[in-house]
Amino acid sequence: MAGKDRDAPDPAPVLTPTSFALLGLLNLQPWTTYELAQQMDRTLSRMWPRARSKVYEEPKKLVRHGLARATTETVGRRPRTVYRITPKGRRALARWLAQSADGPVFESEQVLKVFFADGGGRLDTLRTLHDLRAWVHERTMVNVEVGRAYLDGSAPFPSRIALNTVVGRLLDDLLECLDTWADWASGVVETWPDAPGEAPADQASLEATLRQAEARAERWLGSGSSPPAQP
Amino acid sequence: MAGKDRDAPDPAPVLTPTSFALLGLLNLQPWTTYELAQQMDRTLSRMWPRARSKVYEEPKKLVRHGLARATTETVGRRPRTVYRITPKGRRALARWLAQSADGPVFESEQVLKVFFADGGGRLDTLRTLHDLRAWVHERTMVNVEVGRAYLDGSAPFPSRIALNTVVGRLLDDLLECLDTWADWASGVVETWPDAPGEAPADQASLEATLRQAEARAERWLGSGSSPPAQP
DNA sequence: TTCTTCATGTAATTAGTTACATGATTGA
DNA sequence: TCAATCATGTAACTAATTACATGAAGAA
Repeated sequence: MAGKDRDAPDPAPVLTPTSFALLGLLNLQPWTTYELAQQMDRTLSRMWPRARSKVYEEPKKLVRHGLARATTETVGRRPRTVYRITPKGRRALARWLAQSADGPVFESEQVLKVFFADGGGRLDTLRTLHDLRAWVHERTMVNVEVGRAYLDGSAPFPSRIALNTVVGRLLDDLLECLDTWADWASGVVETWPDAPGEAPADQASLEATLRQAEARAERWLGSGSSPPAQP
Repeated sequence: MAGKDRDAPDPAPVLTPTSFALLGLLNLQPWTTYELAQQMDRTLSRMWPRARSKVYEEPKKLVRHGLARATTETVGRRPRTVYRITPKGRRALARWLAQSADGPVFESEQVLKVFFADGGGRLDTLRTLHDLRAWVHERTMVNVEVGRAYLDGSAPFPSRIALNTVVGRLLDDLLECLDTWADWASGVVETWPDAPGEAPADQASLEATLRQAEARAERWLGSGSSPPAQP
């Protein structure tokens, strides 16, 4: 009941993961809000997608908490704000990183439509799967560009290459997973009758999925499933 | 500017994908709100996660639009509501299924923390990866149970087995993807110095990811990337 | 008979998005 | 010099979550 806001005694709205996402960016360097918005699109949106306008709210919160400082420059007659992290901000970031976090969220209206495919026709489902692959392809093209930029050294933040390699691997694996599935699913759906509600069971696929899940469960239990060593 | 609400002339708040998610459930059978809530947890939450309370709002919208009917029973002195889809509702569902939808959303505070690992220590990152695997394992256990129930015929909605097999495959593949990645990433991070900001580049991994993305792009272009046949 | 869990909702709050507005810069 | 795009924000709205409240049923 008490002890909930030890480090933010009284002021300002509470800090959310979105706040820390911005704080994490500020930990790299000072940014203008516009630059922050670009980083949101290019990087954060892949693992923590939020609307651009957050870029104008969250840093204000950070300032109220003393985790960042805002300095105002001008471009012509317009003011522009540059944010930089404070030492207190770095400490808060470190504390956040030490806390545990919620599990991932996956949401997809397209997959939802496949799930309810029996309310429509077979072609609807095929088109939905096609759209999904097209979407994956768009993202893939970006990944290819970014990857090449890192390899030829033209990418910004060369010092973050190790981190980006690790996270980038996951993001591309997820795309690969979606693409492979959508391709496979299209093949399956093509064999279906026109009303997906009457599609025949595919016992073999079901068994294959179950085996995959069982094997994964064993891997985890077998590996001890113990947390990393405590100091 | 006009023609935006052809089929819902004037009343009631606009239908969102969440409304159609519920409508999709109603297309299977009539449900009480409590049963709908259970279905949300068990199935929808994997591809369209929403809070329980939506189950009490969205069906009301559907009724106002004439897509569902509510009948009131009583349990003791308490009223209970049962919702059923109407013919108009089925048509609306079919129309929704024929429309295109947004791409998937992936969001993960844990991955965000790995991305900003250089703000903390190596052990923080390892613990985060461990937590992710633990989360995956929980979900995996559910998948195993559900898969077994389908195979031994004890699962509800045996007629939906084909659909569930297809969608279930994706959901399990995503878990597999996360688990495999987190396991690999743990191995990588273990070789890092205590300050993840100074981790060395891993050129080989970067190249491998790039090759995967390039191969995927070619597969898509090579396969014609054409939409399914139009009537 | 009391405690716990199942069941059924409503209300308050908030996180997030969409829409709007407008100055600066660039290039045709 | 005009249009398009880059840049910088604010305000209104709403989808969604959290907290609350309480009756019914079953178990101890």
